[in-house]
Amino acid sequence: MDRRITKKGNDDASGKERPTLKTLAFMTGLGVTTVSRALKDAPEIGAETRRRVQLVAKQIGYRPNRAGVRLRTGKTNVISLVLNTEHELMSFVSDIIYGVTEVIADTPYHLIVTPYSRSQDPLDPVRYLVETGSADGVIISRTQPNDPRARYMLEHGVPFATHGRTDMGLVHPYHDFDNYAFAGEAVRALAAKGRNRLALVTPPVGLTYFRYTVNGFADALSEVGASEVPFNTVSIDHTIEQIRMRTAQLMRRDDRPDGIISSAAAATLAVVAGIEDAGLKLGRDVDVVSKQSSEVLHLFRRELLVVNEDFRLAGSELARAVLGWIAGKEPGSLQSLSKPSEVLPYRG
Amino acid sequence: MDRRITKKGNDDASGKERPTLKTLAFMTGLGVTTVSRALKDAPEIGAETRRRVQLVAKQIGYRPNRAGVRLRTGKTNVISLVLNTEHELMSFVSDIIYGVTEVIADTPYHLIVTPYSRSQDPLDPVRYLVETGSADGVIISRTQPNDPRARYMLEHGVPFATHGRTDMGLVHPYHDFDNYAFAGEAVRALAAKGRNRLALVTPPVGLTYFRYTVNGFADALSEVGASEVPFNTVSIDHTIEQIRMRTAQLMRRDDRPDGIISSAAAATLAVVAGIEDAGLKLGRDVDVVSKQSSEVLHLFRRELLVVNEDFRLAGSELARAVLGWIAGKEPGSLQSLSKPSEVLPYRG
DNA sequence: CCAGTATACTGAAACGTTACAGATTGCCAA
DNA sequence: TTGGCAATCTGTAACGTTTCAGTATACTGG
Repeated sequence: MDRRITKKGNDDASGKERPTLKTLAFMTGLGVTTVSRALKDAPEIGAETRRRVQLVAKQIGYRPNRAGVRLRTGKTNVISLVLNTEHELMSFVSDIIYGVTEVIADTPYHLIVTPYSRSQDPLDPVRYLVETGSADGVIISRTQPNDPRARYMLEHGVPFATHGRTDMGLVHPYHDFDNYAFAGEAVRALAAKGRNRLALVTPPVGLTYFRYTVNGFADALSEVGASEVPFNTVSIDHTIEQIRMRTAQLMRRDDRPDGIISSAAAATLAVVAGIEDAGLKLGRDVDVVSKQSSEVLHLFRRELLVVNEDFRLAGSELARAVLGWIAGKEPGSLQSLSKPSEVLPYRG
Repeated sequence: MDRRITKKGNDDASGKERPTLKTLAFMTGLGVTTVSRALKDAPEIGAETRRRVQLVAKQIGYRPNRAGVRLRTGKTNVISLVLNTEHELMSFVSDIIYGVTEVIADTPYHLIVTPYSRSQDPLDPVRYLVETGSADGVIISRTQPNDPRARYMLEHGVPFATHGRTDMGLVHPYHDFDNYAFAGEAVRALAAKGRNRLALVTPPVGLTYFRYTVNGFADALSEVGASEVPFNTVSIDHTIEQIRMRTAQLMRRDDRPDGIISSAAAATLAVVAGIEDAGLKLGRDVDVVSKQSSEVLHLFRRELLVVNEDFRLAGSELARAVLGWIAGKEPGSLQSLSKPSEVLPYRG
């Protein structure tokens, strides 16, 4: 039994099977090969024939069968976005998907989402994609300095782009937000408000941008002559409750910070709750600078200072990078770094 | 250009080529047909042969080539999630994707995300999917009472599930949140706090759950003897700024509401900002009940009353529904409605 | 011992596409 | 005239899978 979804109620006049090259060949009186080549502007096809074929193809709405192409050429016309189901930020998932689809929209590419969970080796989904040849290009996030996934794909010649940089001496496309600059700007903004005992809610330990953030923080601290109040018990990967509780603990200590920098909006909500749990007031007892990817934090507490990170842009850049690599561009030329916005106070 | 690693027949088992049925046939000394049938437990294959083939297949990690299957059978092993790039909630996108992938994880299905934008007819992406046979099943959101997409897929015999119900007298799988109950509970909770002039921030006009919400609101109003303060100038589709501004306008009027019900967390942030812009205080001058899909609102303002809607569950249910339909179950048996949680106050 | 039949397996064809190796034509130089 | 060559076009095979229509063997009942 053939399970294909063809129209059952074929009342729509003119028997409308999906047109194939054969259909086109029959209609134009040409051979299948000629039609195939005409559609892709091959030089050995006469100019008039080419135009004629393309016209007819457009008229009847010919669309190449993906399975046929894929079987024959190995080209899948698929980009896969690999996501961690526990730890990715909601805003990240949503925005990056839209960023990618925006770029992909007028190409033949489809976006497939390949998830993996905490329990799994992050290399698993990548290995699956490569082994089964399921995608022409891959986008990964939560990039590590020494990232086995990047190494693996490089070894197997699969085009990919990483959200975040690596540090393995290997060159590949990436898009990254300049978290070194972010942390630095944040420190300077707090220093400008007279804050000089600063704590940092870090990105997940182990990811590359953890390092950039920490380094930017440290360098700017000594630049402005402020000191760090260590806060290593949490990162933005922790739950809201954990961050809240530990922030409260921190803020009840005598040597509490008077400035906090947070690497993600969700964590910031918890941080502020923790500050208030400890009976302190934002803007008076402590200032907080936070990254955010959508304009929510100023609605939350207008005393917050924010820096915007555009995940939609990240998605677009990553998509462009993978497509570029697939198209044969130099991987080294497909790297981009986006600068943080100013540190923004509330503007009524 | 042939992108494959080699093009020689792979009957020499030494190579690192991806194993195919031919490889398996060579290794077992059987015919390709027999191997194919053995792998799918066809009855006309001897028990021992079957076991042997399956063992070898497992050993060498055979995985059917998706393009081959798809070309031959038309089965894509793809579920497509159709999303609006402007109006979907961030939490919705993220959670529903994870819900779907959770269910799909141990099936051969892949999830592809098919976007469409404001400017496009929502039917476009669906038509594309159906015409090109790109998916075995489709999930759509932002469902309307009379939904052309549902009608179209029904006509074309394509399995799908909708997030939200329709009202066309046609039966199809869906998952919905009981917004009638939500609005009712919200009204009763506000009434219990002595609020009796209530406003509603509605879902987008035109979507089915707009009606359920409005009806639940209206019925409960007359049940508790409260009155409605019309607030038709915004819906949760409006921007944060618009909602904030119009809420402020509303709250500056003499006949302002003393209770507001909001259909989405993001809108609620704006509503609260608007309330405060008007110089009023949450919990004293006005109470707000809001739906949310993650625990953020109580961090935002502890005076808020919340009702939780689980989008991850929605994703799972929708995926289960489509897969069920594909597997031949009755569409009518694949409908589910999830009841709202209690109206929850802040619990320290 | 034979036809009949159940059991276990098999080759060939087809899905739609592209690459390869021709095939046909017309034209020009020798 | 002949051979060569450029310009166009074409048939066949192959990608990996499933289905159709078998084949070969062994076993059954009469």
